[in-house]
Amino acid sequence: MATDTSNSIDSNHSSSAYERLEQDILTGHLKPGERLRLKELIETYNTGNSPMREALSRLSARGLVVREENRGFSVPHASKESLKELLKTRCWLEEIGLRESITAGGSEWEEGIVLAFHWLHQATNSDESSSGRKSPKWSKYHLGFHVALISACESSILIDFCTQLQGRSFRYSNLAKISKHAGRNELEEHREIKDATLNRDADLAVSKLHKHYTTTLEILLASDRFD
Amino acid sequence: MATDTSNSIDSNHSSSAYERLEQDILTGHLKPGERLRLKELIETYNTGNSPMREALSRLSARGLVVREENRGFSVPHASKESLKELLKTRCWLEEIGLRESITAGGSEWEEGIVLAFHWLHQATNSDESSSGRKSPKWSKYHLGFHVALISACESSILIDFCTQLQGRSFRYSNLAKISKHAGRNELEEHREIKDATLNRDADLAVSKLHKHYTTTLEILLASDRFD
DNA sequence: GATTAACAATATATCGAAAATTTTGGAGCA
DNA sequence: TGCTCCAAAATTTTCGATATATTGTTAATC
Repeated sequence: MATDTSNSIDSNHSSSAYERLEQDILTGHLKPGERLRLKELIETYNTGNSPMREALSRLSARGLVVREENRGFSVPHASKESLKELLKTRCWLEEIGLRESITAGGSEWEEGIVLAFHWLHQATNSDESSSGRKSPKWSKYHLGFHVALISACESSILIDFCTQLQGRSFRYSNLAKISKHAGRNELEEHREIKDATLNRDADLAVSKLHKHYTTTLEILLASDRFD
Repeated sequence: MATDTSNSIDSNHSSSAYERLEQDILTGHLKPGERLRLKELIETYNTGNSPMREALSRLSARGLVVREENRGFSVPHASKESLKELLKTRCWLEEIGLRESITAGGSEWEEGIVLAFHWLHQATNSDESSSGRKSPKWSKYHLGFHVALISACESSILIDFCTQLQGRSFRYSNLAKISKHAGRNELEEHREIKDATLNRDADLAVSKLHKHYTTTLEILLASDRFD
């Protein structure tokens, strides 16, 4: 008769703690450098010692939590330098994924992109009509779109790496607390990437993708919220 | 007065179990698909429930162990398909790392390569004079050499990813159980990569590096030990 | 004979407390 | 004031036991 306060699909405590803690770090609810004391986490996430430590261990292995031997865990620091490194690496990896997909992708891949863009489009509209903020739904579809682009690269490893990096980028976006930037039409940027990709114009698609991330980087750096 | 049977540097059980289990998987001592029963692992690695589960959790987050909810852990399967994917991805990522390093690397980076090659050379000689097998020492220097090549790419993320992939490749080498292949002069391959790199001839260096991995792939596939 | 229900056996996941380690704070001293 | 040393407090890490889930076996039913 365990009182499951979460609505998580996962059966066990460890996975649900993993997902909830991951969210709180990515959304910026937990601040960079903040110590993650076991006792507090246990209270927050309504679970026990072991599952919580397991969740922390898993997250630390993926770079979303910092582990210090016998000194516990903490949220990774955020700095301009590591943001630059992050987006640079993302450009490199997603360029490969995109080029490979454009070469190898079939109709299934194309359909995936069309649909992913459709949902991103919908989410963008509904966000604009309500708040000016980016909704969790939008984030989900944004992630989905970028994954769809590279999904035909025939390397699940690369896709996994790119997904990890998207998560970390997402954290920086949230930490910067800028949702809608004056003069930026993100949907249009995505559309251009989509169109170039579906036209199988690899060079153009990559160039649009790089520009997309360069713009993101500049806006985030300008927010001046990191060391 | 804990009886520390290992000579590990790490202080706590979790990390020592992590490293030892990682080794046993990478060296192929634990076979693909093999179930990792907690009770047995605890006996093998002389530790308790919690540290062992933590080690497993960490390894699963890095793809070196497969986790199935409420069904425990196991060693990842090995197949020709995933080997191909692995080496393909390695080529992609290390090409980036190498090109970036050739562009950005300074004298420190060059020295690192010279030294890494020197030690690999030494280890190769001492291996040949004794057994025909590859020693743990050789593996260590081999890893070191390939990391040295990309170490000036200015992305610790990329280096980490490449290191992970090297680990997985190493496992396949060990599973294939081929140490010295007739007609292959691995040291010479490494020397060519090194020379092209130090001459800052990116295209040649990359081409030699790709050939190096293509050769490895062919030999491993020919061993016919995977599904 | 095949299918399934109930039960026993096995293994995983979690809990609560003990043990070990690090951090904190203050007393004593130069 | 600044420093070292020591004990108390806080925190992390580990252990042993319990709860929960899965797997395998047997018996009952059609």
